[in-house]
Amino acid sequence: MTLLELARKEGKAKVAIAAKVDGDVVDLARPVPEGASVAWVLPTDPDGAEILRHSTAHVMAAAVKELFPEARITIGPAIENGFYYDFDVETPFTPEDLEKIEGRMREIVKADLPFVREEAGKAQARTLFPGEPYKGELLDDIREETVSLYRMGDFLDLCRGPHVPSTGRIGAFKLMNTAGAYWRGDSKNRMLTRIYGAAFATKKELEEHLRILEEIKKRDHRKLGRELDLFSVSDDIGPGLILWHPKGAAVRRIMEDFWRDEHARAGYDLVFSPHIARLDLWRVSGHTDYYRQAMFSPIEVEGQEYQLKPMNCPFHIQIYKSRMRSYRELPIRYAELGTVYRYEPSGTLHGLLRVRGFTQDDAHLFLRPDQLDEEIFSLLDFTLFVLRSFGFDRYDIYLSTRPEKYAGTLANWDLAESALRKALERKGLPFAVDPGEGVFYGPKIDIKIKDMLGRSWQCSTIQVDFNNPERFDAAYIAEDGTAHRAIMIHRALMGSLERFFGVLVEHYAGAFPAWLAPVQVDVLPVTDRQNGYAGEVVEKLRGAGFRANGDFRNEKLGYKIRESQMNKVPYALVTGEREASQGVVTPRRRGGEQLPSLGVEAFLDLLRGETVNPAK
RNA sequence: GCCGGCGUAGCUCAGUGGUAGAGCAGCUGAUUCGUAAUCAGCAGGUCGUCGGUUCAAUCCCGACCGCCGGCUCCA
Repeated sequence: MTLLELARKEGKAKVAIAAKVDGDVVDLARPVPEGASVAWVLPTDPDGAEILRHSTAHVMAAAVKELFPEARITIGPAIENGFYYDFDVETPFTPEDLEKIEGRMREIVKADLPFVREEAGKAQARTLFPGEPYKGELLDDIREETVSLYRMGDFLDLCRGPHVPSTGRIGAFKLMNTAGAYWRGDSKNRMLTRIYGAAFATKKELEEHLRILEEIKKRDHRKLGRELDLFSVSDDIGPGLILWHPKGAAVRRIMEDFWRDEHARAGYDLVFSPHIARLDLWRVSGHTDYYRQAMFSPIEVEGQEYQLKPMNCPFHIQIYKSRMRSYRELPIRYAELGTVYRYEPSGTLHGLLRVRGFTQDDAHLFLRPDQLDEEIFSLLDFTLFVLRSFGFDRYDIYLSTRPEKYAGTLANWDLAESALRKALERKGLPFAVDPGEGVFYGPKIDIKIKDMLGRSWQCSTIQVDFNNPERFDAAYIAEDGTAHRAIMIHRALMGSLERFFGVLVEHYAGAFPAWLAPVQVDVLPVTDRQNGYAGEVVEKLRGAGFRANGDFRNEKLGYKIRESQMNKVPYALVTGEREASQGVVTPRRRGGEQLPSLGVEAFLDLLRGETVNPAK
């Protein structure tokens, strides 16, 4: 008996698209093994969605092969919200091609063609894909002697499966866009043409997904950055170089002030360092060996080469080394909002999230070995406090291990990795290991924040460095009177102010909480007869330390309200005839909520209550 | 950097082988008005840059610059 027959018997044949047999997800055409436990996989299950999406990818590949027989097929996996399939074609697909492909796909779905699983020996399988070199390459990498194939109409693909029983079972889908993608994700390989598609069990889910994509566009920090006049990137200045407009700068200043205050409180010493240094400094640090491709070209000055800094660490080390250090002084914590410049490939630049000049909220800690575990532990605490302050309480934590190109000894790398791991475990934070993602000088803990597109952005980073102290000979005099090498930790909590701000804009959709909002209150006189009173209110608010503006233009109240709302100002204070005569204001919250009239002092109390750091 | 798409007024976008429009924003004037747009008028663009084809290019072709979507790479 096959699973499909069993499904029919149980009345599940109409809903099940696959089955889980003893934990393995398989096609319904498979036989029911003796005594096995069987669970039905529905399109709405996570496993089911993946099968649906992958099967849709096959349908697309079949449609492409029919319409473009010269296209070479490669791979087509299910991804979040859909699928993609990569093709090798001479000329990439146009949007019109996508329409044609999608049309053909719908016909295939309507025809309800069965997916038939076949097995073949590897040698035999090779003969089944004439003119498909990529399938041959995939076969080379398969260890098993027998491979599975799926036939759907005339289309045969090498595939592990499972698939839906027939194309009629595929849900709602839509081809989204094309993109270039390297074969096997390696930039040394040929560039293929990828088609992305969205696929869901129901039309409703697909429509919801498309709606979310629209919402994401609305929250895009590049769009909001222009609309709210926060920042810009100018062609005349250069790509990846940010101009902070007054309103963006106001938010940045608040972020910086908060950062400085909290660092001073947490035992950091604030320092400043220059933007360039002799190229030799970067030779000693190892940057010229390991980081050159990310550095701007050196600048020649009086026959000497100088380098625009890609990192702040060597400067802080020089401060540390400016005199002898005793073990009693440690830990020493130098913090700086240090602006660095990195030559990022042009194709990777992205608004504020990937730029060429950015300010790190950097710090370097110099420690004795016995202080390492405790320092990392308390640093994790401090990091989470800062993130929470800005409204981020969900993040992905990664332990990034040794990359291919690295400096230092294996023993030190292992020591550092285990120190980071121990701190995470002691703190009880769930984390994933990101193999090979460490920086060249040491392993790191990365805390990534997700933006509205679901992309994960590395913001906070805590990196152990055994390399630089060695290269620069950063030492301290220990209790025994001899010099010992210090351990260094690099860390940035917001990461870069640019990126963090960009994520922040999307996180709040530009509607910053009152403590961060560039303008906290708009004071709106109803007619110019109340301009004098409104002006007094503005002065009182400013006098109390709040960021308030008066809108004295000759416009109707509705006009001013609308503008204030569109600027996402937390409060609009209506100051008309009634308010002026009673010495009160009538607040309206950004969302439209109207508050009862109250005196200015009472409103100030309300504001004060809403502008304290929520994480404290 | 690689693949593809795109580049018209400050913004969002029409448009054509015969040197360009709309809405919003801006400016001027009128309106003195209670919770998301008052009305009228005016002004604004070497159609990204450079080169080529053509009697003629914003439109066709090429190069470059930039942006967008991905890939690779990263805070």
